Amino acid sequence: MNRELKKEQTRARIKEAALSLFSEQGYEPATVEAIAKQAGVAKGTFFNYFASKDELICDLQGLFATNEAAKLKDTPGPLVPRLQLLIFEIVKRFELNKPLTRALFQGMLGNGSSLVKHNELLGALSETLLPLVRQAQENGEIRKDMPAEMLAQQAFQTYFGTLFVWAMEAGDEPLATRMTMTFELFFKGIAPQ
Amino acid sequence: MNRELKKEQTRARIKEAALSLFSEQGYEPATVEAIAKQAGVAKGTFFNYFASKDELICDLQGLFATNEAAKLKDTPGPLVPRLQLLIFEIVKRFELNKPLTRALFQGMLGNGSSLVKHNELLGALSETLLPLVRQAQENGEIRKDMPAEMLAQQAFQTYFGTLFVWAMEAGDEPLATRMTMTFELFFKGIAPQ
Amino acid sequence: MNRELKKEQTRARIKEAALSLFSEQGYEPATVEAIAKQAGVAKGTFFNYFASKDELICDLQGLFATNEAAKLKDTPGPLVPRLQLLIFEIVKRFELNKPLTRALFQGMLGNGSSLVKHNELLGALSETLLPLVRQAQENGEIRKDMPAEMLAQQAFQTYFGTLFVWAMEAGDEPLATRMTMTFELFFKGIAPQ
Amino acid sequence: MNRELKKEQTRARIKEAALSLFSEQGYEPATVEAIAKQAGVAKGTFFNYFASKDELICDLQGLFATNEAAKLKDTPGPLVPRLQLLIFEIVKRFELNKPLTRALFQGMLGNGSSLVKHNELLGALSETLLPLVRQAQENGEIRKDMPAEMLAQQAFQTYFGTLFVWAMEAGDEPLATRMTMTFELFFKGIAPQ
DNA sequence: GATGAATGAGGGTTCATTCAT
DNA sequence: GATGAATGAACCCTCATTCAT
Repeated sequence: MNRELKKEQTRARIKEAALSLFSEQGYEPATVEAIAKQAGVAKGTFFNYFASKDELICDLQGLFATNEAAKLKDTPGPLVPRLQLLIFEIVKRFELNKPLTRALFQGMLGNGSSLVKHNELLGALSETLLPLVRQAQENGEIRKDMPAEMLAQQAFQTYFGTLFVWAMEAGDEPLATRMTMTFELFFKGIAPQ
Repeated sequence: MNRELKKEQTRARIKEAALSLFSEQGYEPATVEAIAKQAGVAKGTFFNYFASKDELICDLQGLFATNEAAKLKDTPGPLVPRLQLLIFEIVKRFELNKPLTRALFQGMLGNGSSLVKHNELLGALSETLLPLVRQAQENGEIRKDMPAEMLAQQAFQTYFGTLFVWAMEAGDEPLATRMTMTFELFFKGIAPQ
Repeated sequence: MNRELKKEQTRARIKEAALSLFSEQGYEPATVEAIAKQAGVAKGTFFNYFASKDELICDLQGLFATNEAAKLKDTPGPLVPRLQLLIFEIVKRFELNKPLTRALFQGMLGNGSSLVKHNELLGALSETLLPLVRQAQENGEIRKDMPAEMLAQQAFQTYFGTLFVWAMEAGDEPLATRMTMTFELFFKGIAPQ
Repeated sequence: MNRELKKEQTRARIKEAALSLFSEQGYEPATVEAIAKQAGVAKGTFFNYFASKDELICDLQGLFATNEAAKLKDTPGPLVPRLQLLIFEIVKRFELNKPLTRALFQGMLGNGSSLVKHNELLGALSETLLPLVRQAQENGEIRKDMPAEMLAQQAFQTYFGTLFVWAMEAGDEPLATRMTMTFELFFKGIAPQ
C-alpha cells in the first residue's frame, strides 16, 4: 500500500534525523523539535510515530545489538573463529560514532523502559548464544568450568566495556579493530585450561 | 580553621545528599533544589559550593576510580595476584549501588567536562599502572606482545564493562564477586602464551 | 432515502458517543478523536458531521431545553399545577447525570456561538411561555406586579440554578425531586399577594 | 518583613492580571504566559505562586462567596430584611462582569479540585447561615416546614442561577438589582404559609 | 463519504541558574 | 556566606483541524 509505505519512510526519516542530531549535539540538546525539523516533519508528527523521546531511544538501542549469531546455529566446525569474525562484521556494519554512542548510552540510562528493553535484548541474544556456547564447551573450544550463562554475560561485559571506553576517549580510531583485539583476549581468557 | 572546616562539611553534606538522591531517583529527577534541601541548605547555597550540577557530577565521578595502585609500586614479587586483591578491595570499599551507578554514568555522558575529567582520571591511573604492567611483563607474568598502554586500556574496558552490565541488570547481586571473576578471566587472557 | 437515513444515524451515533464520553471524562478530556472512535468512525468523519467541537456542543445544549410547554397552549384551566407537572416530566425524561451536566455547562461557557444559541433557545422558550404567563396573570394565578418577561427570566434562573448547584454537589440524589421542590418555592414566590 | 510584603504584592498582581485577562478574553485564551506577562513577571514566577492554572482558579472562585453573613450572628431583630441588604451589598462590592463570571464558571467546571473547593466554600457558608436560618424560623420569619439545610441550599441555587443566567445574557444591566429582585421573590417563597 | 497522517501553534510546567537582600 | 524569589528558555506533549488519498 502506498499509504503504508509512506509511513514507513517517515518513521525511518525520523530515526535517521535523531541519529544525525545525537551525533552532532548529544542526547539532551537534540530536542524533539529539532529532530522533527531535521526529518522534515512537524513536531506533532514525531509523536504520531513515537510516544515520547524515551520511546525513540528504546527503538534506537536496537543498534547496539543484532541477532546475527543466529546464522551460526546448526553449522558444524569450530565456533570461536567464526564468532570472532561475526563480531568483526557486526561492529563494522553499524556505524556508531563516538558522540552517538555516548548519546545512546545516556538515553538508555535515564529511562526505565530502556532498561527493560536492554535486558530483553540481552536475554534474546543469550537465547541464541547459549546453545552455541555449550556446543563450543563440548567441542573443547571453551572452558567447561564456567556455566554458559556466565560466559555469555562476560561477553556482554566485554562488548559494552569496549564500547563505553572507546566512546569516552578523545581520539577517532575505529571501533572495529579495538573490538576485535579485545575479543581476542577474551577468547583467550575463556579458553580451556 | 573553623571556617574552613565548616565549608568542607557543607560540601560533603551536599555530595552525600546528591548520592542519596541519585540512588533513589536517578540523575535527572534529582534536582538541585532537592539535593540542597536534603543537604539542609538553600538552593542558592548549592551554587556557592559547585558552579553547576555538572561540576558536582565531575566531582562525584571520582568514585569510579582510586589510585590505590600506587601502593603496589616499588614492592617486589609477583604482581598479578596483588592486583587482583587490590581490585577486590577497591570495589568492596566504594558502595556503588545500581541506580547510583547508572546515575553517575548518565551524568558523565551528558557533560563535556566530565568527559575530560574521565580521561584525566584514566590517564593518571595509567601513569601509576604502566610501570607496574611493564614490570610484570619483565617478570613474565603478563604477555609481552602487547604494549603496556593497550593492556591498561583493556583493563579499563573490563572494569567499566562489568560496572555497566551489572548496573543495567535487574537483580541485586554484589558487584565485588562479579568484578573479581571477570578480572580472573582478564588476567588469564593477558597471561603469557 | 437510505442515504439520508444513514447520515442521520451516524450523526446520532456521534452525539451519543460524545454524551457518553463527556459523562465519563468531562468536556476537555473527551477529545474529538476519542468521540469519533467511540462512535465507530474516523476522526476526519467527525468533521463531516460537525464543523467543530464547538458546534457539537451547540447541538448538545438543546438537551437543557424542550419546548414541551407548547402543549399547554390553548387549553383552559389553572396553569400553575400543569406547569409544575410539566417541569417534573421534562427533568425526568432527559437523563442528565452530574458529570455530563458539568461538561455541557463548561462547553457552553467557553464558546461564543453556544452563548448565542443559548439565548436563542431561551428566547424561543420565552415566546411559548409568555402568553401562558400572561394568561395565568389574568387568571390571578400569578402576581401581576411583575412583567411576564421578568417572571420567565426568574424561571430560567431557578431552573439553571438548580441544575448548577445539583451538578456541583458530590452526592447522587436525583435531579427531579430537587427541581420539583425548588419550583414549588418558586411558584409560591410568584403567587399573587 | 519587606521580602514577605513583596511576595504578597506579586501574588496579588498575578491574580489581578488573571481577572483582567479572563474578563477580556475568557478562560482558555488567557494563557498562563499571558497572565504572567500582564502581571509583569516571568512565566516561571507564576508557578512559584500557583502550582497550576487550576489552582489559580480555585483561589479565584473565592470571589463568588464571602462570609459577611457572620456579621449578623448574635444581633437581635428580624433577619430577612438584613439578609436582603447583605446580599445587595455583597453583590455590589465584588465587581464581577459577565465575561469574567463566565470564565470563572468555566474554570471551576473543568477542574476537580475546584469542585471540592466549591463544596467546601458552600459548606462553610452553610455553617454560618444555618443558625441564622433556624433563628428566623423560630421568629416566624421563615417557614418551618422545610429543614434549614434545604433552605440554605435553595438560597445557593437562587444565587448561582441568577449569576449564571445574568452572565449568559447579552446586555449589560447590573447584577445587583437583578439579584435583589430575585431574592425578594425567594424570600417570599420561603415565607411562612 | 470516509479516512487517518500531518499539522503546528500553543499548552502547562520544570529547573538550573542568577542576584538582590 | 546564606537565602530563596525571580528568571525564561526549553521541555515534552496535545489536539482540533486540514487535506490528500
